Formats: sequence, structure tokens, C-alpha cells
Amino acid sequence: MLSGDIPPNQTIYIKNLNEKVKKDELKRSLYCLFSQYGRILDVVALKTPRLRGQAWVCFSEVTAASNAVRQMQNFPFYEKPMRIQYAKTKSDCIAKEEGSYVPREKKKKQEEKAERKRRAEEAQQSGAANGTHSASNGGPTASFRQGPSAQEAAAPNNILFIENLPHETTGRMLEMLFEQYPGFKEVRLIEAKPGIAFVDFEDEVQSSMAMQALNGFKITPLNPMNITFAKK
DNA sequence: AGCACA
Repeated sequence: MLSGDIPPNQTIYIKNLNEKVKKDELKRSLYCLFSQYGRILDVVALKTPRLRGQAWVCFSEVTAASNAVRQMQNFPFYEKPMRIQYAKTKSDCIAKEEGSYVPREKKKKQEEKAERKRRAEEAQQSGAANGTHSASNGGPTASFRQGPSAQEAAAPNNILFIENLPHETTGRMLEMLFEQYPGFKEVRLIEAKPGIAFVDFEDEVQSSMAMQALNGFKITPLNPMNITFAKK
């Protein structure tokens, strides 16, 4: 069964994370990596036995979450491909923003678990009762295809594409900015096309970090850098 | 595999 049957949510649920990474570093890195898709309200990661290797990233927009689910699926992160789904429930930070947040009571966890189990059993029962689940619920599988829209983001990769540079920008200037990030390899200015450049990194995690750090950086007040992944 | 908010 495909795991795509969870309805869209502002929060994404990530699993198969490298459990050796410390919690704070993990949260920071996830924040860096995913803020390319939109404003992040919160990143939650716990190291308890049941919850290690997983995290939640809460976006301010569902569309950001959708893009993240699609484009970062299987992204190699600390040597492990991320498995990303929508979260199953609304995050507290989202509820708080909407004003619908009600603090849970202490025993709630147990109750929720029991409740889930009961519902699962019910579903089983009814499934057995009326034979099978309808094979297809007329799901939206096909309707999510999006045609070649205006500026579809390229999949994350080790090369950054820089736009909106002042035409006077030199390779050395860009080197000084980008070489402070681990994995930096080289800057390539395009003489035929002033205002743009490519910056190579060892891998896509490192390029993502530099992108996060330098996106919007102003070489002049009128030239906030626009950084995206290069199309390969 | 595992869906929380300390």
C-alpha cells in the first residue's frame, strides 16, 4: 500500500533519519535544508526510543509542505535517504497560530493510543464484514500531476545557480562568500551572461547549507542574490 | 518500523 494516503498537512513527517546525529544538529540541519520551501514554524525531533530517527517540520503553508514531500523524497541526508510523508495530525505550533490550541492532559497519550487501537480494530471488522474495501476510491493520483509550470524548482543537487548579481561581480568576490562553506569547489561565472553564476559543491547537502546561508545576500543593496539548484 | 509537541 502506498503511503500517500495521508491528507496534505502543513507539517511533514520524516523518517529514516540517521540516528547518530545529535538532536540539535539534526534540527538545525533540517531547518536549513527545508527552509528553501517556505517559512518554517517549528522543527520537532525527539530521541526517545519510539521517536528517534524521525522528525516533524512545520511550514506556514501547505504548499511548501507539498513541495518538500515531493522534491526531497529520498534526499540523502547524513548518508540516509529521507522518507517523507505528511504528518498525520496538526502540530501544536500550527494550532497555536490558529488559536485552536488546547493543551493536552497528562494521561492523554495513553488514551490516544488506546483510541487508535480501537479504531484500527473497528476498521478490520467492517472491512471483513462488507468483503473488501473498494479497490479504488477514485483517488486524486492523476490529478496531482503538474504540468511544466513557470519556474519549477530543480531537484537538490551539488550545483547552485546564482542570479541577480551585479554585473561587476568577480569570481573572487563570489569565492570569498562561498568558500566559507564546507564542500565548496569552485565558482563559475558566465561571461556571455553577466549577472549569473554557478557554484559547485562536493554534494547536495553542502550546497543546500550554503544556499540557505547566502540566499538573499546583498552584494549591493539592489542585488539580493537569488540562489536555486542548477538544472542538470 | 516507529506520528509529537517537555
